[in-house]
Parts: sequence; C-alpha cells; structure tokens
Amino acid sequence: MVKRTSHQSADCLIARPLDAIGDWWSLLIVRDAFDGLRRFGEFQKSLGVAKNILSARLRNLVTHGILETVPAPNGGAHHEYVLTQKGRGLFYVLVALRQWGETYFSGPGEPYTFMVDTESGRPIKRLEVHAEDGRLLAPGDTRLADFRNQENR
Amino acid sequence: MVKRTSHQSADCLIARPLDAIGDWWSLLIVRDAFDGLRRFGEFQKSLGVAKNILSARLRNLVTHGILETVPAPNGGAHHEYVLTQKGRGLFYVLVALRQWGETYFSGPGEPYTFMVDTESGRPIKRLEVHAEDGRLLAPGDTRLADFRNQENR
DNA sequence: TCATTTTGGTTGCAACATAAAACTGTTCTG
DNA sequence: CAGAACAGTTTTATGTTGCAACCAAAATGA
Repeated sequence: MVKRTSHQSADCLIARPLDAIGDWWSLLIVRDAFDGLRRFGEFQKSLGVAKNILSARLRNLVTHGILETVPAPNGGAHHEYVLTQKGRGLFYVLVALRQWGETYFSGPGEPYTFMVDTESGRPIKRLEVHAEDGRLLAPGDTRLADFRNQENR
Repeated sequence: MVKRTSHQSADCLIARPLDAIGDWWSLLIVRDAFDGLRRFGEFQKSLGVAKNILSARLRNLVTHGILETVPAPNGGAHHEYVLTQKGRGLFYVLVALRQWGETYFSGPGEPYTFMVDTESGRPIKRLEVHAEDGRLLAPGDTRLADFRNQENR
C-alpha cells in the first residue's frame, strides 16, 4: 500500500484536522459555505473546480461532519450543503488565514477585499492570543502540555 | 495543461495562501519549526515523511519566504531552516487549527496535549474575533469589503 | 589517518490523485 | 412536453506521492 499518508490517527491535534481539510480545495469550499453558497453548482461556478473533484471534496467534508446535506428548501428532490457547528468552528481558521494573506500576499497597490464588521463597516481587529488572565501572548510564550499533567482546566 | 491548479493568482486572500501551505505537510513542517526544529533530519524524523517529499516541501516553503536557510551554527557547511517573520505569522493559523482540533478531533477520554501559557502553565484563551471597538463578533457579523469602497482604514 | 556512519539530499519506479471532458439521469422552465 | 440546467459519475491522460535505492559530503571513531 503506497496510498497517500493519512494523519487521521496522528497524536498531534494539528495533524488530524489536516486530514479533513488539508487539501487545496476544502477550505475554499468552507469559505464559500460561509458566504452562503449551498448548492453543488454554486460551488462549482465559484471555484472553477472539476466536478468530480468537487464531488469528492463535498463527500469528504460531509463524512467529516463539516458539512451536512439538507433537503432542498423548495421541496425539490435535490439537497443542499450547509455548515454544521463543527464546520462553523473553522471560522477562526479562515480569519487567521485571511489576515495572514492580507499581510503577506496582497500585491503592492493591489485593490483587495478585507474583512469588516458588518455593523460598522470597519475592519475587524487582528487576532490575538491571550492567556487565561488576559495577558497578550507571543508565539514563544506558549507550549504544549499533556492533559494528565494538569490538575485543572 | 492538466497540472494541479494553482491559486496563486486568485483574487481571494484565503486562496492565495493555500498555494503556499495548502498541502498535507507544509503546516506540519511549520508547526515543527515553531517547536524549534531546524534540520532536515529532525523534520524527517518528526514527520515520518519521505525525504523527497520533505525536500520539495522545504524548498517550496523557502521560495514562499516562510522558511529561510541559515548556515549551520557550528560553522559546518550544512544549513538549517528557520521561520521568517512571514512564517511566524502563521502562528495564529496554527492556534486556530489546534483549537478546532482540540474541540472536534480529540477522541473521548483520550489524553491529549493542548496549548498552555508557559508562564502560568494554564490553557490559553480561545481565539475571538473582535470589532475595532471591541465588540465580540460571530461568523455572521462580518463580511468582505473592497478597499476602495472604504474611505478609512 | 582512514574506514564507518550520519546527514542531506536526488533519482527511479509503481501506485495513487487530479483535471478535463464526455456521459447519464434527474429536475426545472417556458 | 421539449429543451435547458443541475448534479453528479465515468473515462482517460497526466501529475503527484511514497518507498526504496543510491550518492556525495560531513562528522565520528578506532
């Protein structure tokens, strides 16, 4: 078996999610789902992805519980794809990725869209990592700990 | 051309970053780099990835300016791979992905590692999205805006 | 010092994944 | 009810991945 390696049983909780969304299309599908797209054709048109690939990706996202199929609202026989709660949990990943993209991937002088608060129309704040007591943390200020070495949570 | 499609010239600032890190291994390499790994062999041992794949991924991360090669500290001829500022910017993506993983990918009763603040040893706060004025925002409270439609920033 | 091991890759091959297009069976639309 | 649109599946060519073998330079050690 020379299959592509799966991270599904990895110990690391960064690796395992990548098994669900770690390819070139899945996160874009989720992004489109946040934008309200629900139907196969909408995703296909938005992404320009081949239909067999889209089909496989949607199926994978559904089996991972990120999307779920719901019957068409008009009583039709077709179904639509909507985010589950787990799928909506990816919001922060998308925001983080987008802020990184805004910072490092926007061409000079290039007009680009960015995230704003709908109510005020003004850009949202950058993501920050905080300690339990509110201190702002930098990358070097964190580490990984085993749950069993911690008495409290 | 039947190559794998590239998102490099996509308008969307979520798509373009995926061109740099949207595969199964790149983010894990970056994670290991945050953990202090610097050498080819260290990454290879940590990830268990084939050497040709690792080689290609490291090269890709270097060309995207996420890692850079520095001469070995002991004066040897070999070099090491360290995160650039752009690479360190991925911290928030990793935190977001990890928190999502902690929430939805940890098996029942399974011991897992999680992120703590080094100083206190206590778990870090969950990521939150805030408006400029501090209001907490939910996924539906944001939208994308074109820079040119905004007078201010 | 010179042989051995480790390191950091590259190359070749077989299995697998992706992309494009053609095809099929349903569902809207006029 | 005929034609177009929709939601996929199948086919086929090409790319990518993973493993193993190979190789040269650097570190190790007897």
